[in-house]
Amino acid sequence: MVVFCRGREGPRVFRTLCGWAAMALFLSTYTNKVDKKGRVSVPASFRAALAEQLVQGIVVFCSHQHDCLEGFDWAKMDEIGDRLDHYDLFSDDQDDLATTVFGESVQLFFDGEGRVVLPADLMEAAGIGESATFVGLGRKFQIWSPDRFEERKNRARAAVRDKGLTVPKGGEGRS
Amino acid sequence: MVVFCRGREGPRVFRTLCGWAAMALFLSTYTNKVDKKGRVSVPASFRAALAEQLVQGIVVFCSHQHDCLEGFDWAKMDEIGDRLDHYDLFSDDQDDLATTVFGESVQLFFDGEGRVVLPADLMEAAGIGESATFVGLGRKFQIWSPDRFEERKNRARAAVRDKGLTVPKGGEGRS
DNA sequence: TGGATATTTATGGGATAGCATGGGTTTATT
DNA sequence: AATAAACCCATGCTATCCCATAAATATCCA
Repeated sequence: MVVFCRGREGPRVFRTLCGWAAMALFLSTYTNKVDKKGRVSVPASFRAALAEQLVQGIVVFCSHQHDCLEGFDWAKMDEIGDRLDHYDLFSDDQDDLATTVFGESVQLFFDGEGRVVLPADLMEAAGIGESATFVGLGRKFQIWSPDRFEERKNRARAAVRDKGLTVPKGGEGRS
Repeated sequence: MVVFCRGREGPRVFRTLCGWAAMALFLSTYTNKVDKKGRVSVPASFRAALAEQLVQGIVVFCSHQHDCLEGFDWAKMDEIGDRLDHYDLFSDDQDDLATTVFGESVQLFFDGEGRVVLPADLMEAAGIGESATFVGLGRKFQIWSPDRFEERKNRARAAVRDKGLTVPKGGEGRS
């Protein structure tokens, strides 16, 4: 990974800085290998979506709904920090939320090649072994064991079809 | 913004200068050993979050809701002072809070290796023995006995689920 | 347009620096 | 002088950096 902001940058770099950066959406799914050291390449398009936040890496924690990891960018995390800050400093709710949201998440930095190291405990929790599947979900993404994701995908697809789910208009549909 | 990832100092320096230092967020949990002298390494990422603080150290006091220690940086301590100011100046509540928060808090400085010495009475109050667990909670952090934190974590998780707690104001903390 | 050349991506492995940890020695404190 | 606190040095371990490769894309130029 190289982020050059000077010199004669080609169309690609430009697109990275302007085109994709504006969108900043995590799309499609990619399956990459996890080496002995626990390193995985974050899909290049995901990295592009992070654009200016590349240096801060990504924030990851264990999902409470699925057997997978949830990931998003640092800005999101910072925003959550601000919001929690508006609670009473020592309220129970604030504490409970902060403990689960912050206490259990990890900031992962990119190495020179655009990889991150998945902590062993998180890998285990998500059942990730030889390879990991990155699933783009717009503003966030998930990291799955390839097998488990296959099941998940089928179930999700079935649910959409059966219930006739659609994308809600405007605002934030549900939390 | 110029983002340079190459060169002698490498990403680490940049990360320290821009990434962490700019937005001090305490993340994840780390368990470190306490030696005979009462010294513990403060997690490196926590130290990085404090980086720009003039006073190189942390402020710690005994939590009055949990069996743990609460830790802050100096800036946060200032802010607590401000918040307490909004109480009636001579109210009992103000007095009580100020007494516990300020009267019982200790400032701990780092040694050359990034450790602090936990005062014996605080360790005892929090039930900390051989090792201590640092829990990042965004703008503040806590220090626990590893065992007790394990329970606490589960309880917090349950509370979030049962009460349906979410990050206030549209932030979809996780889901 | 098509083939040669350069980039980018994903991957692997060795070298190195940083972190957590332990122990000793000097410097305050009273 | 006695005790504790701060400082300095030494150590594994592991995370991080750096270099190298192959495959896939993109770019260039005749």
